[in-house]
Amino acid sequence: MAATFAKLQSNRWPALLDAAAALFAERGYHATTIRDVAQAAGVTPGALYFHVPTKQALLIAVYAEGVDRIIRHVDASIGAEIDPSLRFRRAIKAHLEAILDTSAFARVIVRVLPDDVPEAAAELRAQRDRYEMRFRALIAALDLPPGRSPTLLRMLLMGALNATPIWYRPSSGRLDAIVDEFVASFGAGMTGAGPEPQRRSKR
Amino acid sequence: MAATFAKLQSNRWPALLDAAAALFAERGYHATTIRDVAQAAGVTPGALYFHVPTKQALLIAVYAEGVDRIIRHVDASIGAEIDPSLRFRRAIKAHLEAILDTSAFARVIVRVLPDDVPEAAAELRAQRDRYEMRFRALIAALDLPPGRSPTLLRMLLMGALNATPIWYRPSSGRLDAIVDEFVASFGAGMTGAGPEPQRRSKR
DNA sequence: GTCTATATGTAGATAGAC
DNA sequence: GTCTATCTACATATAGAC
Repeated sequence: MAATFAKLQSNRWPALLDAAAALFAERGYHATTIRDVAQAAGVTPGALYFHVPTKQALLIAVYAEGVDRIIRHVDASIGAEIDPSLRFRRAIKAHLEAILDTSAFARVIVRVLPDDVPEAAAELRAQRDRYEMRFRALIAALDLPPGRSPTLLRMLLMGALNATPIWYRPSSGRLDAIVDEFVASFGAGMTGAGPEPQRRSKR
Repeated sequence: MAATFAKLQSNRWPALLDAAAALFAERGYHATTIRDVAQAAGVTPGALYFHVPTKQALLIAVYAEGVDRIIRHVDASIGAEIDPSLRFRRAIKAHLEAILDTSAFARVIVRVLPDDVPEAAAELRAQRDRYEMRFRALIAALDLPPGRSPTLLRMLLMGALNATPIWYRPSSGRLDAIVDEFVASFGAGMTGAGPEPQRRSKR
């Protein structure tokens, strides 16, 4: 109410979150120390503890932000598309973009497994599920060949997707070639090969 | 030369290796301490350092043993089969058996990623490659549909396979159902569904 | 809101007795 | 070949000044 409330005090929380995401994604949880995070964010370890009570809470915060971001990116990429096969393809591409190209937040979700931090495992699993349920819906809308299990297909798909940061290099070729391979494996003979066929009639 | 060389002194090395494999597979590398390993093996931390100079060397030893074991299991499961599709299917099943059912050694290979231990990464990667090259050969022998990349297919397959310990529970149903799903995704419409058709004629 | 300084625990690794 | 005892470093987290 009194004098100025322009220019709130510099809030380091976003910088801390960014630094933690980058380090957790790069080295994993246990190999990253609180000191590393504080230094990368340009604060001291003591200052960090003003914003977050424990290292685990910091991981959970990064996880939650990562899930928020990848959900936003995937939803935006699907857009208003209504063809289930194309929705599926776009979601795969958006997922790969998020964990390969963009911010480190999404990579933390696939790099740090809930089992790596038993005390936070339940919370981390809940965050993951919040996202993966989107793929449950996308797959349910597909016209799968007889004998295929939607649940198993989703498990295999997520496993293959989330392993890409291990082997992918920007020099591995166009991302669309990789998306093609995913669609060939998991799309069930639908859109064939090639990216986004220029749409002609709706069926 | 002198007196007795019957009954060498009790050698704790195998016990140490077993304990390390179980703990690395269960908790990962960083969350496992030297003290944990020593205690599980029934020795003191000091004794452990008689057998292995560093924690990293212990991991490398477990890794090498794990690769030896999974290679032996997969090769034995393929046996003398000559049909490429069936060789592929048997290798997938053997791989899953090794990381889901059997000893912890194989699970360490898929749980502890080379990047988790930068100082040992090169060595760990070499061990992994020693095994994965088998799948390169198996896939090369398959009759893939046009447009599929053998290399990308292998990357996706290994990712999906190695993620199974995250979600698989013995209650998830018969292993063959999971193998079927893998073959449906990566086998390229070859053996269809169902386990090991009782062989009739060779084509 | 951020600092310096530090408490407290536990990690990896070593020394030397037996 | 295995033990006990311990060194040294560094981890997470806290206390209290500014």
